[in-house]
Amino acid sequence: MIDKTDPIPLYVQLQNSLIDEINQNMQPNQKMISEREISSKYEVSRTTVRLALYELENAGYIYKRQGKGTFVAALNRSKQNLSEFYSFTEQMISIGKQPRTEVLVFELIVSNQYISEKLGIILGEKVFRIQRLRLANEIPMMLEVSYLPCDVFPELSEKLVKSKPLYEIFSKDYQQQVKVVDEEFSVGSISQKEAALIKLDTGTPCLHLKRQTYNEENRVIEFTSSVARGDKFVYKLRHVR
Amino acid sequence: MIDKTDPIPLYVQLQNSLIDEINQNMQPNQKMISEREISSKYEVSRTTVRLALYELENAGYIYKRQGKGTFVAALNRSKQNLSEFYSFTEQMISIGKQPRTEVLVFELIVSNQYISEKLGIILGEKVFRIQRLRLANEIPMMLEVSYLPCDVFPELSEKLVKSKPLYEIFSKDYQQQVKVVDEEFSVGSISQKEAALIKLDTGTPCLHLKRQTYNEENRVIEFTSSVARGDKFVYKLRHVR
DNA sequence: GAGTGGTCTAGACCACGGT
DNA sequence: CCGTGGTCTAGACCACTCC
Repeated sequence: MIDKTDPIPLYVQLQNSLIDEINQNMQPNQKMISEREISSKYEVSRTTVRLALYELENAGYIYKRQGKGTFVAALNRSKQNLSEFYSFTEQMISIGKQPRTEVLVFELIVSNQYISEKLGIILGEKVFRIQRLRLANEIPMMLEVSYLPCDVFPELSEKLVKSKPLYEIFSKDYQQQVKVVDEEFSVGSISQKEAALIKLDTGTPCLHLKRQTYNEENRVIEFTSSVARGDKFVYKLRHVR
Repeated sequence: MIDKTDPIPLYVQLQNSLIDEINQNMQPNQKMISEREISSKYEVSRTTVRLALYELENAGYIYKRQGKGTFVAALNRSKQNLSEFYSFTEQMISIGKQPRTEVLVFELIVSNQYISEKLGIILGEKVFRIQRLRLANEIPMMLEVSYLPCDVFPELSEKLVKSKPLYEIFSKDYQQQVKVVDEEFSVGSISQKEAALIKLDTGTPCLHLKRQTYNEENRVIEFTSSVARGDKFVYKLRHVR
């Protein structure tokens, strides 16, 4: 059940056990066994139990009531797998559409006033500019232009960008953990240049989205401006406190 | 500095001390004193120090690096006060506009198929229906219709709804803590009925927003559908992991 | 090797909810 | 009153970073 020689921390093993238990044998709002019972059942200290529960509570699996006990939360499990941050790829899959991304432009440019402000860098510093077209079932849905500070992503290549989602590159290739995302939604019309790429008429109402992504040191590691077609695109997101 | 006879938990007192220290004397990315030093300086156990730091880390004040130390995060302090969830009132104030809310309709109705699905209740259960017009500097910006399950909010009155923001009523009058919010953005055009209320022409592009708010037991306690004028409205939000 | 954060223990007392 | 979660202690060993 719990292996004390395993290099995986006990509280993580315990979390996994408890999540399995909840998913397989428990109902929403059902009372769980007490911290002291978990402690003796798994032969770990109550401190370790509490550490495990603390994170399960944050993740929305359980809630606690002082003097009463710990209870299974009732989150819709099918939605629970959706990440808290937005992912075009994940969302399209979740509504049964086949997502595809075309990298239209990958270039190294010198930042202008606007970009340097958005990225919090000095005017003139080099940035990667990546323009991508995102399609669902081969229908163009969204046009994105992303700017990434060059010094945070040395050796970034077009090949890498084409190989996997940006968020995966952040975490796996550059150890950049996303801590904060600021987003801005507005309604706008589409420019002529954009209209051609996304195959719509100029002036069609569309959804504008701007996003700044911060790492743990709170540097902006990405600024993206997107235009999505207003007639077919719904942006869904979930906040968890 | 820390008062062990104070009923406020030590780790909370410690958090407050550390936040003051950070705000007054420290710079972003500056290294803080080690956990063991905090422990001896404030005469509390290292476990207590770690509990205090754990929450400061979640709140975005600090970040840690194993083997290196704990560092002050660099979040833009002016933005840090913005709540993670959206508030029309707060956002309007933050951009220097005077917000006002008019409650147009307050009624108790029987839920239809759509509303009962959105609220996760049985068809026909009673719900409050609240229609509000939101203005900034007396210009109509957004029209909101909210549905609240009657049994979660007994004795809810029009007077109370007019007196303060809904989120405040949830937490202060009904002890409903918001745990999860699902939102959906899309572009749409405005209906004739809505157009009259928000003083726009029928068919003007606008931003549609639907929101479900969940409490700690993961019951839906609010479903709101909003229409915001597309030409003047920007929806900003921040996610914190 | 010294210092840091990460994990873990065994045990204590308190505050709250229900019997 | 008892059982629950909430707070707190003193101390141990590990893993990582840097000199």
